[in-house]
Amino acid sequence: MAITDSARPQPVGCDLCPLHQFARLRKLGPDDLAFLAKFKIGEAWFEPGAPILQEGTPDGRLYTVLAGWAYRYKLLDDGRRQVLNFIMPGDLIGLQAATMDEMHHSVEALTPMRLCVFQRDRLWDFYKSLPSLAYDITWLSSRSEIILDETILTLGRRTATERVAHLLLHLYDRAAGVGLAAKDQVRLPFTQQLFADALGLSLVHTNKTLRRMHGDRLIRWVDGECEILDREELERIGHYDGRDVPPQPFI
Amino acid sequence: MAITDSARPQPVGCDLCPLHQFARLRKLGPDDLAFLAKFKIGEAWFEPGAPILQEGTPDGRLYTVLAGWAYRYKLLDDGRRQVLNFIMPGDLIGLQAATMDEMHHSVEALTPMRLCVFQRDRLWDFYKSLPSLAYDITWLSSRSEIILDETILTLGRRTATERVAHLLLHLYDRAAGVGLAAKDQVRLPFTQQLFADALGLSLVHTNKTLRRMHGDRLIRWVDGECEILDREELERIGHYDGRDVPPQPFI
DNA sequence: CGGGTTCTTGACTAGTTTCAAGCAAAGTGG
DNA sequence: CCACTTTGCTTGAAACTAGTCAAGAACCCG
Repeated sequence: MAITDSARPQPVGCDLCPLHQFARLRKLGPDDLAFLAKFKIGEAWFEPGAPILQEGTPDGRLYTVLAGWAYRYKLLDDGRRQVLNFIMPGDLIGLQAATMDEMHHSVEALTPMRLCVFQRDRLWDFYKSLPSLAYDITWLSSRSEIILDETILTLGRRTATERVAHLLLHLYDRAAGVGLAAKDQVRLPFTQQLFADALGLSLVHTNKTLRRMHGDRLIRWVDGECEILDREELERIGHYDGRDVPPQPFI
Repeated sequence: MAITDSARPQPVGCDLCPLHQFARLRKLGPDDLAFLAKFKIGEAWFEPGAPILQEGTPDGRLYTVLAGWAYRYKLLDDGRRQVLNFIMPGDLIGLQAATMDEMHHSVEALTPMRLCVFQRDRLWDFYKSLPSLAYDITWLSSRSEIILDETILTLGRRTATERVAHLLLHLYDRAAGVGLAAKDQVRLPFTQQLFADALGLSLVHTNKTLRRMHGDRLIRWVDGECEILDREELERIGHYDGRDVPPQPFI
């Protein structure tokens, strides 16, 4: 599943971690970095469409995303798919398998991905030696809970238009937080089908909703490039509260 | 909001914690207990309907539920409500406010509740002194993530009947895990309105679905007492997988 | 006994899904 | 380099699920 070796950047020491450039991410002290460097066992690359983790397997690798987008999802046995959330640089993947016995969801790459690989069975050492980073993991879990809660509210109580408005702003803000959005514009590396599966709507209805919002000059989504035309109105429609996604520490 | 002092059981030492009786909960060692006892600053009681935590406040108390049910929810500004999940004995309340600056959801009691109160600002000490319990907190977060993920799948992709079947089995199994369910029977301490708000459905449609399932001899829900009449069929309808909720450690 | 919940049911409406079909763009293979 | 296929986007129409409105029954509480 990993891509060919050609053209890969070399793995870097944690002191040169590419995540450091993002202001929204918390800074690490030298002690943390030194320990982390020992905890890191390498890097992994995945191509778009590659399964990174799969539901039902005990596969317990633990990653931090250095670059690229992925999505976390679950399937019903008749094939219905629900996207749980989107994964961007700085996010942790696989903590569940590291603590529980097996994965309860799957993860698939949306773009070429570069991941930092940690040694899962040393997670426990990690907690003993570096309580500050253990605390950061708790922090990341809380942040992710906030996002999941918001998604539950969306799927349970927001209408189609509200869902689209909310999710687009959410994605834009998160992408902007890790330098992946230009002014009022994000590249969304997925199809409308996947977007529909994240909104809990059918593809057809999602498309019609997007077209209508396009007609209303709220957004412009062409060729995977999405532009926020009227942010204020979108926030109103989607009951969006920017407070939702605080900046994050990372591991 | 706390109830009167009369008829309250006395606060107990952690070695006598009532949660110990539940086999599904992990056992704690003597070191853990000794530290916890110092971390615990008392107990709190709430009556049904009492707000335990409120969205938007920095109120950062940290509780473990010793007895009683509650629910976690969010509101849209026009009043639409979505229940995020149900809270039962052994669950942690308020971790989010302990790590983030403010709450992003609210919690309200459904039954009389008895809570163990921890000193929030010592959470960090906690991580330093007792990595094994810090690890347990991570474990609890993962478990709760599994439940939230399943809820997202439910709200996004399950039909009304599937939702009811799934949620009832989920509640039954969790309640049974902490000794709150008799054979095929649970007391559900809430109205159909709240149940509807957990399912992401309207009250009327929820009621009609329940009546139909009653007619089909799948369940019997009378006066807040719910009986599982045909578990096998409910599992099939709700695409329910008991694997979803593993036993838990507690703090 | 009145007033307030909660549950229940019927009739109607609206939002969303399903079905179907066309089109454009990108990839495939001879 | 050009059919041919595949994938993703778009649109209209029909079917259906779930929501809204309304009203009555049962129950509890003061």
